Amino acid sequence: MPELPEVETTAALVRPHVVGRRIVGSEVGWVRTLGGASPEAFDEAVRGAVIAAVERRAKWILIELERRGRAAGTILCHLRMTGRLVVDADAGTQPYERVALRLEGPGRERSRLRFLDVRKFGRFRFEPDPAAFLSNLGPEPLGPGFTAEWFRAALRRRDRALKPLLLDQGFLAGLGNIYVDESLFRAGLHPLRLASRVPRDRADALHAAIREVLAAAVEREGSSFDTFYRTPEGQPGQYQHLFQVYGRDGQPCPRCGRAVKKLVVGQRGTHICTRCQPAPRRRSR
DNA sequence: ATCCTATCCTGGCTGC
DNA sequence: TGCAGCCAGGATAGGA
Repeated sequence: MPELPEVETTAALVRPHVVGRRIVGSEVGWVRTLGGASPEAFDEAVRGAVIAAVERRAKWILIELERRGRAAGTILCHLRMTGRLVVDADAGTQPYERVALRLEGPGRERSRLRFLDVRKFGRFRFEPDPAAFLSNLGPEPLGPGFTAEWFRAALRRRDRALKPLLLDQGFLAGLGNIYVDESLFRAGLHPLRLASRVPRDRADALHAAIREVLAAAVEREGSSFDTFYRTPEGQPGQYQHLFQVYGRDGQPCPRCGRAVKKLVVGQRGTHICTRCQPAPRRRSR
């Protein structure tokens, strides 16, 4: 589902179509997408503002607004499982459209930024103080704060299984189910291993694996393996061709040939090679 | 502090 | 073939 690479790709491809444009109106197809605001309050918060920038933090897309050259809040968009952003003509409604912004360019040309979301878990909300809203997130795995030293120390003081820890956005921001499974496989670590007991060299291997997997996936515009994730241009990502374990249960492990196994860890489908990722001792389930 | 469960949603798949 | 029921899954809330 949309994780860091898919969100990064979405932000990058939407950015050139919306930055510098003014929001001249909004339409709401599903109120809960706004995260608590009424359509009227949302419209009042965004109408007349100019989109100054489109950024990404964790799995959030930040649409930064300005009025008279001054920061005027941010629209925070979370794709969750099935959310998409597209920009097209200022007319009609797309299937599964939950919120739309009507835009006007410098030459008065019109367009529309639409948030589409089949399962309605996604969010498209206005926040006057985005920094406060995002303050509980862990470091960016591709950013300068995510060093091998930091990661080693952070793992050492957590008494928790690796997989749920890596999925915790307050620990590290941006990983989801797919890239956690891929990273753990590449580091040869079982998802139920306790973070505090991961040896130093394995911690470094995991640190490197996370960065390599995410960087390679960003380069390929994310992963598409069902009908949901597409780039804003409508193209599928390409990283799914490089999956080594995710969604490959029953198929041979690319490293040793044993069949990849699917288990459930923390209510999440989890894919491992039982030979390359040996189970921790004295830990059941 | 960590774990577990429920909740939110719908399309697509499974099994009878 | 038809259809009910189950499943996926990011984040969060509440209880143990």
